[in-house]
Amino acid sequence: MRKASVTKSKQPITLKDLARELGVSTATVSNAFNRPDQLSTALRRRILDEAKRLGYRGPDARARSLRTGRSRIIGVVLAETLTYSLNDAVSSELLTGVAEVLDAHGHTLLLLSGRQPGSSHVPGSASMADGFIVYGLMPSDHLMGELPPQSPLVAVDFYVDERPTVHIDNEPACYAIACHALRHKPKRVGILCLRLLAEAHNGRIESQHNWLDSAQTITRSRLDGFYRALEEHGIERDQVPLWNIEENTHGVCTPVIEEILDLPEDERPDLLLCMSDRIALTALTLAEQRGIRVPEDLLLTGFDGIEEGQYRSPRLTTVRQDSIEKGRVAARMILGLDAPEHRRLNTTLILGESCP
Amino acid sequence: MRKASVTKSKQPITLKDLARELGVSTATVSNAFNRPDQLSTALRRRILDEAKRLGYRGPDARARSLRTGRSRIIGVVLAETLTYSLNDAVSSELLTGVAEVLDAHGHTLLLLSGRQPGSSHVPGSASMADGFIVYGLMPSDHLMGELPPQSPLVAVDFYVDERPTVHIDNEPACYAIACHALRHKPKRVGILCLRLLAEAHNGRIESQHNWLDSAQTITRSRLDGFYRALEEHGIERDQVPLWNIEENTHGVCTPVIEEILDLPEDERPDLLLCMSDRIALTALTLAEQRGIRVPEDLLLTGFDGIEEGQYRSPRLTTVRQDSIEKGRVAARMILGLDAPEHRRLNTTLILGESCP
DNA sequence: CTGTTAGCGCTTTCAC
DNA sequence: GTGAAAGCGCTAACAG
Repeated sequence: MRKASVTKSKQPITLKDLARELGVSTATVSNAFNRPDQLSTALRRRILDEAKRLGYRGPDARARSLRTGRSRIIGVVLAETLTYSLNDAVSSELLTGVAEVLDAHGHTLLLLSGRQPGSSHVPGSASMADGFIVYGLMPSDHLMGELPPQSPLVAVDFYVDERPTVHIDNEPACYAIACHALRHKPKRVGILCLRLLAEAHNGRIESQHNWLDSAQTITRSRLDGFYRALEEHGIERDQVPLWNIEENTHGVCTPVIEEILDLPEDERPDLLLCMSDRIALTALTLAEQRGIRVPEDLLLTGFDGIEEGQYRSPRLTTVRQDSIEKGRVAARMILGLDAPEHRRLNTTLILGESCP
Repeated sequence: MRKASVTKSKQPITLKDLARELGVSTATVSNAFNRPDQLSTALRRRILDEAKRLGYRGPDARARSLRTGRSRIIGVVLAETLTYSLNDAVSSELLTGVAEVLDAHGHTLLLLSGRQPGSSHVPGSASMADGFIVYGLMPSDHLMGELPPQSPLVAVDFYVDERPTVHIDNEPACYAIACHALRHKPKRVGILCLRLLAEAHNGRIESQHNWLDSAQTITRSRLDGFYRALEEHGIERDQVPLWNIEENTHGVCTPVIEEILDLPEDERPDLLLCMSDRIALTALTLAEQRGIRVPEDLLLTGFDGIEEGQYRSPRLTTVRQDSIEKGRVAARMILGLDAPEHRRLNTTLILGESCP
């Protein structure tokens, strides 16, 4: 039963209403909004003007998406917790790059968290997205299984099946920075790894731990780069202690690094190769608090090249990766502007005072 | 014309297909997913099992949203640029809180940037959202006009029409921290404001500048709190120089603060009341670089209570606001879990060493 | 250039 | 407990 037209004032106006009001067909109104070449400029103007006058804000997004099968929404899955991802400079930059491109092409970004504390399900509304960009050190299979299998997907910083990927030259970059650091002829080298292990473990890596391989995590590639440099400098692997850090946050880094810095002076490393700037910066702060001088008593290198590491003194020696660009590339791929493929972006070495 | 069933293998399966396969009506299948009480447990099981077997992932989000008029998507409009918002600890916390609640209730978060460098239009797909949370110092009217007028909307940290709002006790909080600071009997007080002016201006505020009023920006309320404290301590407004900072980032703060710190020692303030921790932290870093001791030569207070200010030494004296909770409250309101109203959250004073 | 028409996949009365 | 049927608002053939 149709409501009397008296009551319709509160309902939002539809394309059909507008067509009736103007005495044209719905197709014409639709064309006025979607295919300007399909009707005369004059008619189009008239339709658009009338639409504005009546407060019609264009075709309803829900109906349009059902009809066309496309929503102009791209889902970005952050495999870590949102709390972490949003506070991390690197993920934030990635998102910035993604958003920039999506926005420029009339798309919007649906934020999906892969690891929300409470619920472990990707909400059904996620399937509204036309495609997904997945970012993280190592998203769970569980998570990947929740995404619509036939949607386009671009992985960033990890590999999944044969899907297109955006990543960086982790191994060569780490090789390069380690070579640089080793020219100082450090006596005791230590490596601070990020999520290198299959099991959750925060602290010194022992022989019983299981390493992920480089197909599973980029941090393994970083380690490989460090090792290659060490070997070329005549330092054997088993002389180099490794520590694992589970999450790239100040809070999680702190106890591990305290453990290292509080070693007796003749055991404490005088070079710490860190797999992230966050780790290196935490080390820097904790070292300063203990009166350990950087770089005189302790050489430090990071990875990422985040701003915070360059806006301080001493500045961090690190590898700069352009995460914004990573986001842009991923977005272009998912929108079909770039061919879907494996894309590897280059990094640059930044020489700060933490390891001159 | 219907395609022969041979070719349908690649098409995703629909609810109708599933119903046909099972020999039940579409209504029953729909009920199996949405209203378990409407059918026998056995039948429901059978339907759900068959769905899994055939790879049917539940009702299509687009169709469902058209039919029901709800998408289970909430738009979060960040009025600043995303680059800024995502890198800012305070906005990140807000998003975290929003996401937490949305996620727990099966909703997702559509990220909308109010101030993207290129395009100034909110994409049409934004209207897919069931409601909006708008956050920012002072979103443009233009931006607000682009949002669907009849959608629920919650404003955070600013006021718009009669819409429900989540905010904090800016004026009393600033009064309190200023009172604390003034017990040190500083000789020269300076105030570093954030976006206080109608015009874009980065630097010393002069008499010709136009201040926003407290209905327009929360930073004006912060200033009012500072002024109340100053007056109670017998310090007149025109003795207190004001500087404006346009964007709460290290890069934008730096030149303004350098200008202040490089004043002759007998003109340089010995207490800087800063409207954000970012500003205070930048001041701290720049002061250290110049050998200006904090708190001996310079007292500093911040606002926000971000982690970075507490994980260093000296720690910042500041006002802690719980932005995660702000996000949670906003999300609960927009989902209709809390009544839409004006909600004011309390803050706490944190005493660090930057102004003991 | 414009109009007619057939659904997109689903939910929801309302009968049975 | 279950099914038939009527659209939600729109777009894209296709015919004129």
